[in-house]
Amino acid sequence: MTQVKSITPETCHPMQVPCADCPIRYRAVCATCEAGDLDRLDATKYYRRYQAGQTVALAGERMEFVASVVTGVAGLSQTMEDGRTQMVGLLLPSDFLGRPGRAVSAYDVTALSDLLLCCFRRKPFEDLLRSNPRISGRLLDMTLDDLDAAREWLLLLGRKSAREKIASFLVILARRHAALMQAEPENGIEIELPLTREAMADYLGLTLETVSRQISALKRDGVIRLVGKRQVAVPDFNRLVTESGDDSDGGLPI
Amino acid sequence: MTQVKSITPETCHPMQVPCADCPIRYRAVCATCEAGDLDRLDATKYYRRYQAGQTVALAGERMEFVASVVTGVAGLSQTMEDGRTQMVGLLLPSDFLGRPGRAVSAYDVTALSDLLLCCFRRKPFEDLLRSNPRISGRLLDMTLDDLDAAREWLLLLGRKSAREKIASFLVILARRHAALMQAEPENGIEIELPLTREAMADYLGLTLETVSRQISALKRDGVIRLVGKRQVAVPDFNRLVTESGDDSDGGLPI
DNA sequence: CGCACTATTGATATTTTTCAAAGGAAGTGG
DNA sequence: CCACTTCCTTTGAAAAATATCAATAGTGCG
Repeated sequence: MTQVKSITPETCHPMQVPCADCPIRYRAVCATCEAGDLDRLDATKYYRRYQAGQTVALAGERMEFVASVVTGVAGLSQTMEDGRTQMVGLLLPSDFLGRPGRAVSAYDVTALSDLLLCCFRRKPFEDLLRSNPRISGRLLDMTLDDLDAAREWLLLLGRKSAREKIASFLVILARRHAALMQAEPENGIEIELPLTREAMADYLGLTLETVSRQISALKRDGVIRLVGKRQVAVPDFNRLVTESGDDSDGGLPI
Repeated sequence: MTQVKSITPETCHPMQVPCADCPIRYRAVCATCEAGDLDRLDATKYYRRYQAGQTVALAGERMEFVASVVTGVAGLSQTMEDGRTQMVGLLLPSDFLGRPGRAVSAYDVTALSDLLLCCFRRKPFEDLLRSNPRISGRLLDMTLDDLDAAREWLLLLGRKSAREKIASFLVILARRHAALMQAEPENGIEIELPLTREAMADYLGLTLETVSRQISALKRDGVIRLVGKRQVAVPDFNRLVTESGDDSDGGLPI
């Protein structure tokens, strides 16, 4: 804890990047915008940066903005009275944070890694949503995708074994990373784990010990190799998919 | 039901009910419509009826319509290659079925009880969505609600005990029923279970034996009484909420 | 009445959690 | 530079929860 940690996210505004040069331009809520729309967004957007571990919002508190994740990873989580927690959303670059029309956050939002958000104050964004069908349509589509992803997660939490859960998680990370790179997940791919074992456990509905044990088991069986604690090499991606228990074809064509 | 069983859903068009008299008028995707919108919907809608157990759609198959559930209960479920299944959505009256912009169903859709759908062919409905911000806005709001509900379910599947799962399920059914009646869940309420133990197990990520045992345990402990196999009386609703592990205040004000 | 389906209950097996200890890696201050 | 602290991770042993296998009991219907 030197000086950096005492800087609040509010005071930390990185330089504006023009939307046209944005790394998430073709995946985020602004993906279907045309030049005029982008000008309007450019005028109202601002950046916020969080360090790994920082709280972005607390359940029950007002959140004055909605945002796109530009870089880094954020987690949405719910906590029960006795302290059990479940992560209910993992926001990767291009994902949308916040609910238009409801300023009070339903979840705790945490920066799982260093995080850069492209923010919009609620009011202007909601006005824009009302007036611009390209943006509202895109947001509907993204929300429907989020719902499908949540439903896939229901299957994981309800029916998969601990080993399958770990494998599924790695597959998802690899697929998301590939999608952002506009590529296919390859053999020999290296997957970064932007989460501690504990955060993985919260996401997978397991304990951190079980996560650790199952990662060790996948390593023993040659499904993965560890490159440090936070990076995983996958020699045979199809093998990993098989271990995840999912259809090898990955479901619907998108 | 004598002759009815041989009639396929397609051939079975109940008489049209004017939207203005519809029991789900103020909760469904059409909730925010004005008179002119309703005329347009009235002109294109048609009803379909399914019997308990019938398949509405299969994962991977085209679905030519989207729909609102008018009466009855439908389930969305996913099945793994080895047969494990997880229900990922429970559609109660006023819920929306189908994804605009994607004709291929991602899930198996089953009528869990006798079911009445108010259907719209895809093309006209998608045109309407594009041209009518009241409908598209309402659909976005409903989808965000679905996403919140799915996330609450993630907590249930990931972190709750079998007993808490059963209690939570009963609470949800009671709340949904009360919402449709525009009332609060009361003490002494009777909750209809429109599902077999097996369907409940599929929804809760349990086996049917565990469901049966936990229902018996809740009965033994006086939390519920069984009225027949498919109806449950709740003498003390707060007690049930406590057993569900949720905050007693039920989260956000809506 | 008896069949088919659904639900309950019991005994055992399996999986995952819990409790406990210890091993690394990174940063801090002497 | 090194000892020290802290955080994260791994591993082991025992306990708990739930699944599985198996038998029995209601329920509704032809």
